[in-house]
Amino acid sequence: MAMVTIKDVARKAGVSVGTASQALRGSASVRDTTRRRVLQVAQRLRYQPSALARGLVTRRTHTVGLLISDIANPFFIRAVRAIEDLAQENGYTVILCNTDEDPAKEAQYLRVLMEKRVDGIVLATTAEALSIIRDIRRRRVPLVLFDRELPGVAADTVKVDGEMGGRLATEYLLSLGHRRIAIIHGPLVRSTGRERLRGYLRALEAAGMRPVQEYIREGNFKQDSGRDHTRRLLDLAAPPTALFCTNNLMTVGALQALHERGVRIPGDLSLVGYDDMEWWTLTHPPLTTVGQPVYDLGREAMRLLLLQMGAERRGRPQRMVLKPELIIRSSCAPPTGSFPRRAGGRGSLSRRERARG
Amino acid sequence: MAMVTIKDVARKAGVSVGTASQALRGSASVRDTTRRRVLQVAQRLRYQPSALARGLVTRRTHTVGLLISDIANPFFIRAVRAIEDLAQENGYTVILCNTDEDPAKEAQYLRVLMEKRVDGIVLATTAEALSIIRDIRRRRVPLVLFDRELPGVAADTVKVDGEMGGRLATEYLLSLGHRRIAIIHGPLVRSTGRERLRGYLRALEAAGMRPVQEYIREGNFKQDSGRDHTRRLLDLAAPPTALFCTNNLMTVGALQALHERGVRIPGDLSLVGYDDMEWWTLTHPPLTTVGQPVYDLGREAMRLLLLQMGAERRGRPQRMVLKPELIIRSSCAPPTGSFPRRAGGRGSLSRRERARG
DNA sequence: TCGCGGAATTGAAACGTTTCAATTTTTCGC
DNA sequence: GCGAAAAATTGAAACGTTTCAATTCCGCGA
Repeated sequence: MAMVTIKDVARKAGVSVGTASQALRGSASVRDTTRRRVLQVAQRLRYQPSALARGLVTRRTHTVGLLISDIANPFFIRAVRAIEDLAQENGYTVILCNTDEDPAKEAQYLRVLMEKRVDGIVLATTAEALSIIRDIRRRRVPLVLFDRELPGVAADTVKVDGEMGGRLATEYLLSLGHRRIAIIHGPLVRSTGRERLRGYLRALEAAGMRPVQEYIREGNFKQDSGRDHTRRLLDLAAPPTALFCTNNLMTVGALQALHERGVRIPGDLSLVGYDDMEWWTLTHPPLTTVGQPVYDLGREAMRLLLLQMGAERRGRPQRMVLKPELIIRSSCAPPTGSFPRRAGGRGSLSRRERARG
Repeated sequence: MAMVTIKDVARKAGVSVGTASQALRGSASVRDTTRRRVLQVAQRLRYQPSALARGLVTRRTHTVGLLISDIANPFFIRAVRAIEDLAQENGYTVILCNTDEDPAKEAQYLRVLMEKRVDGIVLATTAEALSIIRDIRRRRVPLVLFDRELPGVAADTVKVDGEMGGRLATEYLLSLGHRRIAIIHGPLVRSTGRERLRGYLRALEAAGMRPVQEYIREGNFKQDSGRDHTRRLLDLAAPPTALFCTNNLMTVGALQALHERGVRIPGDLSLVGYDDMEWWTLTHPPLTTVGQPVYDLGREAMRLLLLQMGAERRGRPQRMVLKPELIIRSSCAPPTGSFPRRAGGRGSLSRRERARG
């Protein structure tokens, strides 16, 4: 109940508080017999040092803050896992914060983390809580921007090349012969939203095609928007023959809408998703996606943070851009030209079905 | 850089430290004009109170620890999300710890959390770190056992009825006419592993059947074991006509093995999984599973913890058991009696395929 | 036995708050 | 304008560590 303090340990061991402290933390300037005595007493009393008191004087808490938009998004999970792994290996503990893409929550959490005097922060920012972030920089609290860039703020950044991801997917669809390619992209305020769209546009341009306004839809990176936009795309007079969804949740939404309308993949429509998840080999059909090295993303972010936290003086901010890759499974095929009238027939079967037929 | 402290604020506001403190925390016994002055100075100096110093004197950190085996397991995620949500609503912050089912890691983390003086702990225990858990109880640190029971430790517990889950799945398969029903269950050291198996056995018993040893396999709740055991089950001279996998990861593994062997679901073999995930409507075929109220599970755990943290004296430990439900999709059908020789034909098509035919 | 030098130990300041008894200031009724 | 009561403010202790200058201890050579 009443916590046992180092004072109790010192008294019972017949030694001053100073010595007890040294003994407990293994300083060389304490006699061996003394150290043993102290350690033994500490153990007997089940002494648990107070990290609060220690942090107060050492100015280190061995705690880092991690702010992401939503831990329930499978994309972030592996990154969180990587960050936690690396933190643990280095004696750090992680405070987890879901911002839900809400700038107010983000600012609020950042404030709390500052008050708790965390040693560093990994942040997937909404890009709309600038003032407090500037404050963090001013106070020289180690900070790594994760997954998303923040123009105007000089800080270590780890991200995946979104433009390349957009290009990869679009070029692939073009190479299959598609000309009516729709995209559901993310919010333009996020660098991820902007970049993937840019990649799509660049690829079209390189192919000498001009973008069609009604094939370009801004989603919000959540499942519903994937479903809604897909429905609307299908309702078009000239629906697309291929669809590119730029994050995992919107891809799930799109799949739902396609299933619900009985659209055959890739027979009627080719689909490229984003973010690889192992269960996407189990969907019907197995999905072709742009895969991001998520675990590495988290790992690198934490590595950079550890570097910052360890360094006396800070160097110039690093910027690290990882490469996505196209993972080809069976959700894409050349356009048949017969959609939206149902053509049926062999051409509309996925690889798996064909193997069985 | 040099942190601005309450002393600085007090000085600049021309007031004592005591008054500054009261003003900042909105005590009623400080004059309005004074309060405003202090607040204004604090804002101008960007004063950030130290949660460390405060925690030291108030003996409250507004931080809770959350220990689970693996955040990358989709089962836990929604629960984590619920816990974080509720924590945030109540002004608490969450420290996340992955134990990887490793008792040593669990003990280590619990020790760190105690040192950080967290106000409470939510724990999905490996059930093998007893001594430190006893210690936590002795120190009266609020604790809620989550998902798994711990015999011999009196603490609030929130879990799902595993036996009922086991029964539900097995009875359903029996009702379809299956007699050769295999189960891949979890480690018997975990209450979850034990209970689901018990449900399976009870259901068989109630149907007047005796368990067949080679249909009962102990997995480790990870994907690989699901795959390996499924392969071995398929290699049996008399393979089962139905398979019950008792967690999500092992179910994914089983699906992989079944796909790889070209086994048709539910034509050749009926499959019941565990834990509902929305993307299981997108698998081929959509999966019948035992769904657990995961979000509620987390929510209730955190609710109980908040109660404990708020209460002056503790009552007797609560035990809360939530109910699972069987979610019927299209991965089960009556046995055809023709497996392992491939029969093919209409009977082997899933609902979706049939709708298209 | 003395004195010396290094090793070990001590004691107190510092970290940044809150809390509360004691003190000072203000208000109010007369 | 006085005195008492109420309101506001002050100042210091307390929280539990680490750190470091100052002090004490110890063994050893002379």
